[in-house]
Amino acid sequence: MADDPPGASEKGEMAPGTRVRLGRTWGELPLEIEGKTQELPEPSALLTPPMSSSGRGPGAGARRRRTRCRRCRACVRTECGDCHFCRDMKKFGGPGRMKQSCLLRQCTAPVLPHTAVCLLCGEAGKEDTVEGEEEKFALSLMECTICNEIVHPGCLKMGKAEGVINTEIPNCWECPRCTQEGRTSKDSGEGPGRRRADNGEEGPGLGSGWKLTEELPPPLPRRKGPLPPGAPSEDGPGPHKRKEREVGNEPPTSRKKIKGGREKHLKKKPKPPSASPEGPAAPAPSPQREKLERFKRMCQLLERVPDTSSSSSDSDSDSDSSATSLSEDEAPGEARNGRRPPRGPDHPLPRAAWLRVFQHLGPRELCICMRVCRTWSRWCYDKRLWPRMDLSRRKSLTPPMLSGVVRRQPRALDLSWTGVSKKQLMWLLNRLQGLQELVLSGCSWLSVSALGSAPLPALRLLDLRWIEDVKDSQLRELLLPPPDTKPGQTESRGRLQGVAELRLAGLELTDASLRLLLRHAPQLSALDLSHCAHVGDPSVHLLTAPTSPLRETLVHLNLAGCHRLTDHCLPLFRRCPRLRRLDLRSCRQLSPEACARLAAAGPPGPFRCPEEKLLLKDS
DNA sequence: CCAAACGTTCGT
DNA sequence: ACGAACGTTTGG
Repeated sequence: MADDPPGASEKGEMAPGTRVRLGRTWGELPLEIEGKTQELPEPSALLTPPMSSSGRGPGAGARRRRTRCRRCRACVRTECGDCHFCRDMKKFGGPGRMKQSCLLRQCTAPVLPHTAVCLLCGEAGKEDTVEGEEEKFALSLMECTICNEIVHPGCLKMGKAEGVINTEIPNCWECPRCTQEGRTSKDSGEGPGRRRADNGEEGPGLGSGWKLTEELPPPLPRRKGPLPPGAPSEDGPGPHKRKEREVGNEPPTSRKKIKGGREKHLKKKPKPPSASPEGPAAPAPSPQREKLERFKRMCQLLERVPDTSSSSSDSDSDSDSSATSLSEDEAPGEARNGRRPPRGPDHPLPRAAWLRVFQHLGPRELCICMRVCRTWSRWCYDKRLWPRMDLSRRKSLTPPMLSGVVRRQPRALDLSWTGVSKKQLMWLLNRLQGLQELVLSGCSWLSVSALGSAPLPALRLLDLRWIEDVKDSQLRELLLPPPDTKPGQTESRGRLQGVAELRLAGLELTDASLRLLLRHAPQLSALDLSHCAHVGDPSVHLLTAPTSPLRETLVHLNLAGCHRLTDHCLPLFRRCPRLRRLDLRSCRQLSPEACARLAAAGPPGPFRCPEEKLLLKDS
């Protein structure tokens, strides 16, 4: 029974009685430690935090939780009511199991709880009792991201040693001791911080001095925090540790205990040594937390985009917000994290007005706009803003990208030279019924074959250039009507029946394919057969024959690089009354003279402006 | 005392 | 590796 009933029932009140109850005042720890069991806990043990549940305790200082600064913009705002965590909240109709803060309300400068006190003197922060930055710093409480100890820098006796201040989080640093010992958030664990190392070797040359900014929450800290750099001081003297849990007759809270995963916690911090002796040291957050943090941070960054000038002035890493382009992995905007427009549903300008503005923007800019607020995000999905989308050359297409495309319903989609899979293409085409132009050049036939069973009602242009292994039989697959068509209507209509432009350059097609084209793609006005090695004079005969529907419809014909063409085929092009552009470049067997004659054909012939329309020579 | 939410563990 | 779940902590 323990595990299911979501939260509701038991509160956290099992704690009393049993285990350590250092609860809130870290200062008095020693005294409160569950007396009965412990006599005189070794110093380091005293520091062990109360939280039994999570085995937090690195020997020396267990990590303390931080609390909201209550002042940053995130803290001040209201819950979005729409994010993952908000939706879980009871107030928003959720089950209330996750108990997490609204993603948009993630404090950017989490502070130490008011109950925090100096490990050495037992007093709270007293920076406000003095003037001067150095004095304030000396009397402020600083929490080490490595050993987790909280002390007044002034209480430390370490000579000139300096700690490395983390400027991103209030009251956070890598204390002098850890710094001198060369510990990193990673290796910290061992040895309870107790051992005061007398420094021995190389002192890291910490380049950064500290700069105190106590009174104001740092501009834009991210929370990363003092976290858990692990410091499992399990070893030696650490008396109990994980044990604590078991010792006190732990109310078998929930399932977890049973499993007895006791050693697990010990190894939780796989963090690369960020021991760089300078810079705002990077605290080592627990891996999982780190993920969440990163995500939350991203949310905040995005949220800040709109008013960069006003608030947080820092030079933070906002830059990434602009690095995205349309095809960015993730469809920007609400899809991921619901964000409510800062100004609510009523924007100063109506949607229509904004759309006119948005229409002047390119994909990249639009993506940035979409991150401004939820409303803009929604508006920017308007398909009028995305007449064409270009995902070409993307090695891999991710689900977010695909759904991003579908949401925008482009008329033209370029997937050339991408690794799009058949499944993905199917998925897309089934959802892009309004698609008019599809570019798949350079993709694999394996994927492109999806066209064989996709509905392409509005398709007007299809680009299949340079797809390997496409021969007559493959093209046939695309051109012929689906075998299982209903007896009734459209029986004979192929999928490309209405296509006006077909690009088949570089394919190994023979006249057999051309015959299929005449029959199943009779409305072509533009046909690209360039570099199709098998296309020769007979092919031109087919295309221009009296029975060919294309003879009347072709306006653009590209036969560049079709080496088999000879001068004999040239006169045939005059049969096409609408032909306005013919590309015969790189057709080695064609003689300049014959081409010139065709070009000079004059008014009766197809080419009114030979110089521009008839491309004969490479140049 | 309680709502909020932090940080860890569990299940997938 | 993630996301869900949850005991515990916090401030009011």
